[in-house]
Amino acid sequence: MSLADQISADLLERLQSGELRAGERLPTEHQLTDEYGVSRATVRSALRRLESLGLTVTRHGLGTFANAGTTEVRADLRQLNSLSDTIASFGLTSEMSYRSRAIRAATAEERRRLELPARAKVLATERELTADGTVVAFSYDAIPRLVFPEHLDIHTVDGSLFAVLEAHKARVATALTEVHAASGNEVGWGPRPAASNYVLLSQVHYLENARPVMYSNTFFVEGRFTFSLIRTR
Amino acid sequence: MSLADQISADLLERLQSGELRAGERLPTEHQLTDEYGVSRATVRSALRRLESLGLTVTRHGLGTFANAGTTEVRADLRQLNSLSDTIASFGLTSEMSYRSRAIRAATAEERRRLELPARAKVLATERELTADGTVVAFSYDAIPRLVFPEHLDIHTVDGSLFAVLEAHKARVATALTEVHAASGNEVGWGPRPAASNYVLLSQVHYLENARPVMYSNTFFVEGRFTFSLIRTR
DNA sequence: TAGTGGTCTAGACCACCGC
DNA sequence: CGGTGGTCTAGACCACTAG
Repeated sequence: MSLADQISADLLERLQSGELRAGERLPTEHQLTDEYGVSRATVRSALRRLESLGLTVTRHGLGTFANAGTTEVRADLRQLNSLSDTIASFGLTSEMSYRSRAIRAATAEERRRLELPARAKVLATERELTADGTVVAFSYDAIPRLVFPEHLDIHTVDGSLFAVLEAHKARVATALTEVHAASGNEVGWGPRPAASNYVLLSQVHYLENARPVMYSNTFFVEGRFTFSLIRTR
Repeated sequence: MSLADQISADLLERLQSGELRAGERLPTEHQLTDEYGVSRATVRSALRRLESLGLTVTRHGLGTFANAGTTEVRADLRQLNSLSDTIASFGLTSEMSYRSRAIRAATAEERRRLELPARAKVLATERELTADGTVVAFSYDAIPRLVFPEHLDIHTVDGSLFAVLEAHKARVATALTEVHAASGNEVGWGPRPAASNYVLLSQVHYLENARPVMYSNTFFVEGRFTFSLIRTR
């Protein structure tokens, strides 16, 4: 963990604990430089991270100010992380459980998104993410069968799919993501959350060489996550 | 325009002109340092910008590589546009109709988001966007009263609010956007679309000096729009 | 091992803001 | 005016990757 990461994590905690309240000015960059004993470049790197999360606003000549709503789980939409990392980065204890793992023929949609030929096969998984005992997301994922060696024990597929892919020398670099809204009981399985609205991220993940490697539909329970991003003209 | 901006713009041109093709490695940071006669920090700042646009991928120990297929994105969520422009970019001929315009006391939420004092007033509007005779979006917007001159005929407020703001020398530069999912009949008014799922973009718009100038909650009818973006690790 | 990017320092000067 | 963030420099050392 870099110095800048440690400092932004510490500031995040100070924001979430209420030590720094919404609208209040944070210490100046010079003060933070002294306080943490690092260079100003490092302080600025930490502050940039907070701002990209929408937790602070920095104004030239004035200072950096705490934004409201810093107690929710916020995820920078531009930043691509595994599901586990997204949740872990906010200090939540989460569990991921697989409902199914199967090797089957790719659907037409999967072939289109993953640029696969007819009759191609995929490893398809259904997963559920829980935090504090309640469901926070359902995810349906498909990975081309040929990413894996001939003999694959699908029961070794567990935990983060990003990690599984990396174990097979396939590192996810980018994703093309579509944002949708969904609701109803067709989403997920088992005991559903009372509020049945979902933010659906439909994503095609690519390797560094721009080859598609995973197609995911992840349904995030509305209210448990706040996806944010900064848009510019 | 900062040095880093000039360099990233120049590299962008080299990427788009085909001088640097998809998959190819860009010059090393050290080479770019010499080439442009700037420090490595400045070069890295320029490269970070390209990467955040999804145009390049930088790999530790290897180099920076041009990405492929980055021109196909339909509607980049990172790009902030007025509601009218957003809809126009989808090739829809749209109509915007105001359901209401009012000057009223700001709600607690509006005061918080817009950093307004108690008893501050806002210009509040409710708008409906239709295309081909069906509703495609509902929008609730609030602008601080003091953005406008003393005597404002609210009936002159029409069309794009971005344009209205610019007519009063307030140019929207950025927005902090939260992505949510919503559904049900509390959203909107009049004849609702049959499918009642919405992608809610909850946005605080800022001027170039980082002052908040408009708080919007826009409900996009699911299925009529596809918001997409490129995410990178 | 050589070369790459990742991080960090300790300054410097500029641009913006409120008083 | 004094204080703030915005930008930039010229180094340094570390971590990663390929051969």
